[in-house]
Amino acid sequence: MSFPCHSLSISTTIAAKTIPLPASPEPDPVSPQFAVLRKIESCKSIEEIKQFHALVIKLRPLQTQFVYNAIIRGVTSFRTGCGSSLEAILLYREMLMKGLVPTDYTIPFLLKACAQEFALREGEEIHVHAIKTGLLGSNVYVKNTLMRVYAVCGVIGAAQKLFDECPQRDLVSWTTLIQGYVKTGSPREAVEVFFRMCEASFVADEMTLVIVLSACAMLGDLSLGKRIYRYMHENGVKRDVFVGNALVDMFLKCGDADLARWIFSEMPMKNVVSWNSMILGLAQQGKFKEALVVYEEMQTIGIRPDDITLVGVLNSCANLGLLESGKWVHAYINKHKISADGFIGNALVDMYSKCGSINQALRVFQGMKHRDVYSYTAIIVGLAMHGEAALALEIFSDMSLVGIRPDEVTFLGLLSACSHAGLADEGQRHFEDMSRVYGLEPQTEHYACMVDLLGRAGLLSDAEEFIKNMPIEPDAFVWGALLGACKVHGKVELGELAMKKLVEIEPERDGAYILMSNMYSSADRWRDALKLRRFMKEKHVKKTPGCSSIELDGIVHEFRKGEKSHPKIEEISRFLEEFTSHLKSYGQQDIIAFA
DNA sequence: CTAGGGTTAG
Repeated sequence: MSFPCHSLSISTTIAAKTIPLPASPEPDPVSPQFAVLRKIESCKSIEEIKQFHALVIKLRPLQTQFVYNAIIRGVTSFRTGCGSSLEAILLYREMLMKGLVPTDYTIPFLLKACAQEFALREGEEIHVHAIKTGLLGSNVYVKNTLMRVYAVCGVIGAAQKLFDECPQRDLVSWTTLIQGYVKTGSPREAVEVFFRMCEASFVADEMTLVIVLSACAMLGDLSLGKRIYRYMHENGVKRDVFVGNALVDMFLKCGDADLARWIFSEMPMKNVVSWNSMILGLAQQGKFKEALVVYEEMQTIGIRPDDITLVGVLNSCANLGLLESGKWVHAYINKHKISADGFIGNALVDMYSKCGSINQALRVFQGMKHRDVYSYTAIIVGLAMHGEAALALEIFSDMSLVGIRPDEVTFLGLLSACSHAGLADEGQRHFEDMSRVYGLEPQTEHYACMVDLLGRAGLLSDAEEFIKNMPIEPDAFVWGALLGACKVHGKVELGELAMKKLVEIEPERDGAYILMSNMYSSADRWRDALKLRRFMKEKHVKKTPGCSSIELDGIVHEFRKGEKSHPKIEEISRFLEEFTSHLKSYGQQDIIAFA
């Protein structure tokens, strides 16, 4: 969005000198001005407002502060989208040109529009006017709306300063500051401000609590969340639908799905956000099946899902591999003329690629009009999963052509694409570019991916050296990648080192032991393999059975390691054996590429 | 006639 007019031209209007506010007479209830005021207030569209504006320009007696306030209010309340700050400011400028002075009502209207559109520069200019007219010091509405502009624009220091200098703070001032910290990604500070508010003997209302609860959700701090929940009971805060939704969201994000579900079920009023909070929250907790059950319930009751609901449903389908259900959602989207773009488009791309339909994923991606970093990342990760490294790399280079900056996750996809395709040099180059060109700090996942890449290419000593030179502490993923590479290339000694490190980090997991004992077996070191298995038994290392699932004609088939409950398990096992021996005949390298 | 509220992906 761009503003053709950025400046209020302060110097040419009123800012050059401090303006004493003239006492303006209240409009006479029988004057034409009064009648026009009522009419402007009853306008139902921006077009009607504009007609009155035209009238005001023509008729001098209508050019008063009150009339301009009403017009500005109308413009800012009808134009919820873009452009309201510009339009409001143009009206404000016109008002100043006519020699009129803003009132304590004018400034909040203007600032609200600025806050809605994150128009920081315009807000700053109005800030100057608020000082010059003396309104900032005398009116708490002016101060609170100004604080809000700074808060939503991320200038939390300015908001805090205004707050500190404010002699007559009210609950809205506190709430605005708390929200400022939440919006700038500092939930910890937000909660601290809330407790200071309590010390200052203010009692939170529903609006404050919704924000505080969202801070708890961001922190994922369950005991804090429960503490706030108790505070609500102690202070008799009403539980309206907003508070209920915030509670559901908070408890889910803090990992207490049961409490969230209970609150959800007890809510006397629910709206689509309530359902979305449940569905998305459950999905976020990895409870995808539960999320879909809630969605089914929502459908049964007849609540119409919105695009956010569908994102949650698609995400659940993606993670359960439910291609048929995912396709159903896609059909629903088409049927209801929901655009397969933005959030929805990205979720569709992810669903199709996670469900194995990379061609469909590509089709959705190519059909999107607005692609962002999430869209590109989703398709690159998908292509990487499907071994389509060349296309992943091509789409990555498209990204910079259209000016979208990759982020950490994009690189994860890119590096894994290189890794799976055995493109060691190309992967290393991208890894270096990550910090050098894009200023992104590689995380342990990226290092793990590089170890995997080097390991698959057989460059095990390079991988070992790479780990030694890591600027951050290698974690289980890094050692796991090394161990996996050792397994593939039969490097028993290095594998033992990786296993030792893995066991140090997560002694309760069995994966490292299993991999290592398989390695011993492959190297005909049966005694070592046995020793390891015995050790596991002694230490009571819990075994997590591997599980995979696939959907076929709408039925989910689950396979757990060591379990033979599937009706066609023998047929499937026989096929897999044949398939594996077939693969082996292609030679070692091909098997590695497949692994 | 003016200010503060929840859910959004890889």
